Amino acid sequence: MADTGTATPRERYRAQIRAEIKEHAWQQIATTGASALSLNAIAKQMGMSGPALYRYYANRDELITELIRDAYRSLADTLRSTAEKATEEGADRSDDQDDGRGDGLAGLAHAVRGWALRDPQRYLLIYGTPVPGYHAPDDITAISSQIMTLLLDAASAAPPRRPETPLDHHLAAHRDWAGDHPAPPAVLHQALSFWTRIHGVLSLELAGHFAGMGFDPALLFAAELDDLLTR
Amino acid sequence: MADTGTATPRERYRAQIRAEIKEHAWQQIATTGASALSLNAIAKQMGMSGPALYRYYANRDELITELIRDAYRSLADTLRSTAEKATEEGADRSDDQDDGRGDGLAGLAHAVRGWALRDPQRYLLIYGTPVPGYHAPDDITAISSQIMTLLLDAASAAPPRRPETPLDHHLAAHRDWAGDHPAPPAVLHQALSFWTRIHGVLSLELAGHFAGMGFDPALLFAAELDDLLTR
DNA sequence: TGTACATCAGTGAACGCGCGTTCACTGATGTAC
DNA sequence: TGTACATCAGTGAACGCGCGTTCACTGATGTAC
Repeated sequence: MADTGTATPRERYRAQIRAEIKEHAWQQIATTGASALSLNAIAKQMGMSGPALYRYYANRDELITELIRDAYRSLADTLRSTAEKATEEGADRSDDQDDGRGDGLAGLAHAVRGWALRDPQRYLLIYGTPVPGYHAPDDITAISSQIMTLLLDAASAAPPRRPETPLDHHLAAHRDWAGDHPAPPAVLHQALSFWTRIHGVLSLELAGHFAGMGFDPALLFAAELDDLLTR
Repeated sequence: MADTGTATPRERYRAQIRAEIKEHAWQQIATTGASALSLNAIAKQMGMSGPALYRYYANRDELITELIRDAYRSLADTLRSTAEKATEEGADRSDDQDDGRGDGLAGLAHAVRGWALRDPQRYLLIYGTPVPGYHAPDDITAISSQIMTLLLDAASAAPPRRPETPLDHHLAAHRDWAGDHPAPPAVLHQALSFWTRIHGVLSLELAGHFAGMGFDPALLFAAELDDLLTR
């Protein structure tokens, strides 16, 4: 993705096979879950012998790490472009023909849901039950805090107007997770609430817990979002 | 647990070993996750040979099914006794020295959280990312709808007073999941919202996503609950 | 442009492992007369 | 109360499988002169 211009044919080939491996990995995760991901199975599916994959990934953990990294990056990119589109539109035309998809937290919420439904296992890989015995490297934490920053930015644009809560007090004193973001406690609170509420509906939907219930998860999602925003 | 009175010694022995197997299974799930659960490993830990377990469980799936069933049952029991304690206290003394643990949805929320924190993997087994390729039998759905009924009962005691939402309309038409519970749409809505919001905070906490963030998850949980109840 | 060499992708065999599960068997425990 | 028989718990060997990973090797691709 980055500098394909200065890449030798061999480097381009390598990058392509690495991508192909990841594609098959996602496909496998989608059907058997992340904890059952197998290098040998991927190789077989690609028509290669098992050991060949070790030219591209040192071991299974490295592949999983890259999948998780890609997932976080993809979500961060999606949210970032949604946020940018929102500010552009906000600058161009003040308020007409708003499609409800580009403004602030609401836009981010729909972007998250769309992203998650496009590939449920990708969402569950990063926000679901953690893969046992696996610990993510530091650079992944960095990307996930980029996502937090995007939430804080969006929440800052329309800070909630309500009395201070005990949690606000607490967050004023424990705001390291927000980096150097200048958001006031009420905004920190709302960003956290946004995250947990979106995740609450979405993760139950993705895990299939609404399956036999008959109602439309999209409406429940919308209701949660609306309730959250009209605080 | 049920009729130990009329059980022969052999039956009692069988029941005991079955329980012991499950104990070791939980222990193993707690460390390696549910998808890596292995009958052979359990047998080894119990000082038995692998095939011996087949006297007690027909196969791996049957063991997992019973673990899931037990988890649902345990949660249902916990919530039921919490609800009963609440109505007792409500009958005895009208409103003095309320410890905030026994009244309606708030009591249930704290009961759920306590239950989940006591054994995170047990909560995640039933509400987390589903075990790939596993499908729960019908009787488990029955227990999980008992839990839903308890939520609906508690929500009915203090129905929310607010304008009707689009979701309320939708739920009025799609209320099969509530069985024959006479709750009005607004209560159906609140029970669902209660479930998803509790799960949102709790599942992120249990999965370790608040780990490095510094704030106290209990306060976020309390804030979500308070916000939910003062609608 | 052609040749010599280095780099690298991919193979096949192999190692050790643990898995779920079946099966024939032993030995202990309970049951019937 | 004692004996004959049936039931059942647990064992050890075995099957076939797939896993992650290492290693020596082949053949193709790129590089340097």
